[in-house]
Amino acid sequence: MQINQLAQRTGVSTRALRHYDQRGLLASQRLPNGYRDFPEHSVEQVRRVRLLLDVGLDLSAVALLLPCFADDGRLTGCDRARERLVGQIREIDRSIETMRTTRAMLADELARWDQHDSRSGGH
Amino acid sequence: MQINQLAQRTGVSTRALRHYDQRGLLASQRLPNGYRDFPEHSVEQVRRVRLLLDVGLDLSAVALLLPCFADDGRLTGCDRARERLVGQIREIDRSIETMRTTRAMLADELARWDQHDSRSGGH
DNA sequence: GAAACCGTAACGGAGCGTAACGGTTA
DNA sequence: CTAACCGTTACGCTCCGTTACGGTTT
Repeated sequence: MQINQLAQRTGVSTRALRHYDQRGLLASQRLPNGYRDFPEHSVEQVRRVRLLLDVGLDLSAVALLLPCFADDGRLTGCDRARERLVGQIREIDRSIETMRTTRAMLADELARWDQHDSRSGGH
Repeated sequence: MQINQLAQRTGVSTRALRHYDQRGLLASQRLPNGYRDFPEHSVEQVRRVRLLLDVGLDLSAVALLLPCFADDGRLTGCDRARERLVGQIREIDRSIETMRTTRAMLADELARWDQHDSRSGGH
């Protein structure tokens, strides 16, 4: 399929897709006219790329991990890749905690603001 | 105090402090030799800047909000600023939800990976 | 020929990290 | 003289958004 369709089916911009493709994350081929031609499983692939990016990895890390999800047999270095993912999960948990704390502090800040506001008569 | 001390007391890099200062968020003065001279309350100020940045605002937004925390009287536009902060809190809540979901999906991905691994004998 | 798609090249941007180069002060 | 600070450019980095320019397909 062409890039536009892949974009629609994944919800990812064509710009991003070209970016991923350029970094070698999408294994696309070219039609005689130079247009990119993506195989069906690119949809799944893109989903995975987004997922990995969303958990905080960067493209180079994603590139290292992707092959490990291949349907055909294992590849070297995937156990370390797994460790990496597990580590990322912990990272996320920490992030969530941090966000909670931050959120709480902001709420406090707002409360104090309101107090000051009422003491000084508000506006 | 000088920039290095402020950095130590806030845990923020001097580079970042200079950045904030340049954007007009820190109200520093200059010593005759050109060195930046920060007042005591800069410590608190920096804390607040970091807090606001951490909740997802960018520096320009922080710049608009900071004056509203001033100890001396109210300023114009602060009610809208407040709305903004409240909105940010909701944003954070959504972010946390998203992270949770993402985390869950990643965990699933890992589980499937493991299944595949054991079915194919692992390595 | 217009509309809709595709391609590459390249600048922009947010928030600093990281030199690189030089004056100041203890 | 040196070590420790401080200052000002200014480029690097990440992940694309956004032109800008041009060919292709319908």
